[in-house]
Amino acid sequence: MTSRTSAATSRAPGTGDHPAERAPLSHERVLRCALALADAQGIGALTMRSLAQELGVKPMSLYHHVANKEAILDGIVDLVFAEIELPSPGGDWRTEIRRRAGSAREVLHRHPWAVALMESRSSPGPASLRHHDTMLGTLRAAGFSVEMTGHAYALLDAFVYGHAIQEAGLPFTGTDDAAEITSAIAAQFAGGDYPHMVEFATERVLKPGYDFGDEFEFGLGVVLDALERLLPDGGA
Amino acid sequence: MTSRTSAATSRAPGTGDHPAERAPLSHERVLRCALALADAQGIGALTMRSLAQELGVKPMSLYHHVANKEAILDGIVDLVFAEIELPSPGGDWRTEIRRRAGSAREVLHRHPWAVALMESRSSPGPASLRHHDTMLGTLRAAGFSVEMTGHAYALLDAFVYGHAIQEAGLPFTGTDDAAEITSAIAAQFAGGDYPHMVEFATERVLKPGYDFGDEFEFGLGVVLDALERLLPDGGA
DNA sequence: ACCTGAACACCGTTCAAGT
DNA sequence: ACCTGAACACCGTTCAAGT
Repeated sequence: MTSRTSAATSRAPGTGDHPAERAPLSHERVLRCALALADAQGIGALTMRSLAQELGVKPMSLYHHVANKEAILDGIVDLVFAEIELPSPGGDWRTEIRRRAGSAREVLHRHPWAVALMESRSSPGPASLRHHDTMLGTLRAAGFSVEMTGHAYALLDAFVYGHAIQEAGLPFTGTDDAAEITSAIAAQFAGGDYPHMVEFATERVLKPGYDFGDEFEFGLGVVLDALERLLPDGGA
Repeated sequence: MTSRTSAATSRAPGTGDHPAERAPLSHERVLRCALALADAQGIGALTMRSLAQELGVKPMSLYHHVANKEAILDGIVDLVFAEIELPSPGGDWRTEIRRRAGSAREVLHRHPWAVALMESRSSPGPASLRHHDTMLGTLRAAGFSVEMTGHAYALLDAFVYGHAIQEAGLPFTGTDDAAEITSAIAAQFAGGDYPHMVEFATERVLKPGYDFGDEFEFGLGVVLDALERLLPDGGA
């Protein structure tokens, strides 16, 4: 798509700082850089000024390629949607829906700021629309009625988004520092007002092998089983 | 609790603008006003300066009652948690968990900015801790093992939060303007790239009686049925 | 066509001063 | 103890100017 990128880089004089790249701006380059910045520094660090600096340009130049910051936020949310694997309406619906759910979880884990942002976006981009249409198509092809497709999709994505928001809110990532943080919390509340939290911390979270991520597989299984029962031949 | 409020109001000289109240500041008064401002104008309109003005005070005065803006955000999230009805560990677990889930949904609907904020908060307040402890206690009292309690709570709240984030993202509230917006969208995409979205819009959303809120009862029923099967006597 | 300097109306927060 | 004026280092965005 952006075939001029590498050629244009050569005329950057190497201005010292880390914006080594100096390709000409474009809508896509602005959005790609905004996405990378949000991932690296957090969504709060994504400002028109920091983005411009990262691109080796002055803030006002951005406005020639995007309408405003809102458009940038809409754009990177759509880039996130584009990373989620689409289900294939031809395949086994359970396999396809499971694969897509797992992919959505991975993507939202890579971009933890995205799930909170989705709530406030009201103009979905092309990747979001394609995604929703393919999901609806896959469920319809699986044999769900229009009404049941609505139930199924709402339940599935409530679970996927809800799990993502819980994971994003955890004070730790991975199993290592989980133990450290959890035992600190448990010690703080020991013998106090929150006996069930202490029990859960010591007898579950601190036991070897605990991983909140496992709740995803568990919950997804529950949801898929329930969906299967909604099919016309669900009992069989 | 705040017995001085009405007495202190009388010595306000009525400074003309709508900050008619002029009670002395307090931690609670600052947080209550912040919550009201976020509800009325959106979380983006909640600034130290707008909050101060609403309280009839200068921005810097706020720092005598809260550490900084982060502490305000932590505080109002905890106020939101405090509004959610607690389950009673003594009652029928299904009734109690259902009532609490419905209350959570109502509360998050009243404060649609809250669900996105929860993700980024890492220091839970007393109401949040009380809430989590009571939920864990209710599930344990119902007969769930420690491990199953973790599964059950994770699934339940993934669904509750996920549904809330979907509702908050809808471009309409209520059934009235839903029809208008949906038919505009459907017309825009008619005969285009998104046939399943058009089908769902015309044959489901535009039919009389459609209400996305109904998906909550549907999904909650699915989740509660699944939890019942996790109990030791779940098959019976 | 694309970029930019200067400016505007905002932010959160600190610090030294007032009562 | 509680409040505040002035200031600092930031925001997003507009506008008129440069090439």
